[in-house]
Amino acid sequence: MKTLIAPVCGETYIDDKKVKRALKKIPAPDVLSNLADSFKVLGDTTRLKILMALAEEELCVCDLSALIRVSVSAISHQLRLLRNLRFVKYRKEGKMVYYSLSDEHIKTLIDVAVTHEME
Amino acid sequence: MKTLIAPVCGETYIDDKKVKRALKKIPAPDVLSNLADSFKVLGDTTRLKILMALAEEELCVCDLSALIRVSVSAISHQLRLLRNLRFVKYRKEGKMVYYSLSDEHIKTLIDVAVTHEME
DNA sequence: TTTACATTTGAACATTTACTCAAATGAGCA
DNA sequence: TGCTCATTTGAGTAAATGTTCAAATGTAAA
Repeated sequence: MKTLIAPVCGETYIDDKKVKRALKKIPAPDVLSNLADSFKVLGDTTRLKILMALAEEELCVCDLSALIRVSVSAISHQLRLLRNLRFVKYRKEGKMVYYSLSDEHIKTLIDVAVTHEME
Repeated sequence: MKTLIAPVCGETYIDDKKVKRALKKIPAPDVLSNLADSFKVLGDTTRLKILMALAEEELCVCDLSALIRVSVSAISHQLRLLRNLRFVKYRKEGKMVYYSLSDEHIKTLIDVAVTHEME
């Protein structure tokens, strides 16, 4: 069965089943948008370094700054992003703020991507 | 054992073991860069839609354009990116070019992220 | 209180990015 | 050959992004 939807490849009709099958795989806009934001956060080497360092153990902002060799300010800006998306959690101890991964899924995500890279 | 590396949190010394543990988790610059590029590619809703549609079945450029409701040119630009990073492969048939996922890892990556989103 | 220091924040800036538009390929067909 | 159509490509543009700098918090100690 064919339904008019949009001009596709010279035909004016799209195969209804084909479209529905493909469309069914695409989630609602807000879900999709959150998903993209999660990947976006992982798509920067500074943030990847932060997450990978935190995968080992909790670290404070200036530890991360020294480790990754990026200014404290830059690290802090990135940590805010990571906090907002719940990739990291933090713990205050006097003047210091210790960050750690909030979720094991993050390690898994990175591991899968590393595997994809290696193959 | 402590070694001078950089001024950290008022101290002029970093705990050698702590630094080494964390640094060991961070891969070489080129590996890290490729990893970030892979995530970057997933960090855009248009590309996510393309990949999710292709997860169902192979589609041509204008199928994708009609499905996702983005211009053929925009889709083609994104497909080039996805091709370069080997996220999709293609097959020519006359004037048409049919795209499909090149790798099962991509589905896995998206699935893990969806799970992370849902929780 | 004052001082010192770890962290956060906002503005400015340069770079990157995703789209549009127009033109160029490239394959099938008259 | 010439024409049509699917796709690709390059230039241009507006928006998003990552960093730096300077100033603001907030906490501990003198």
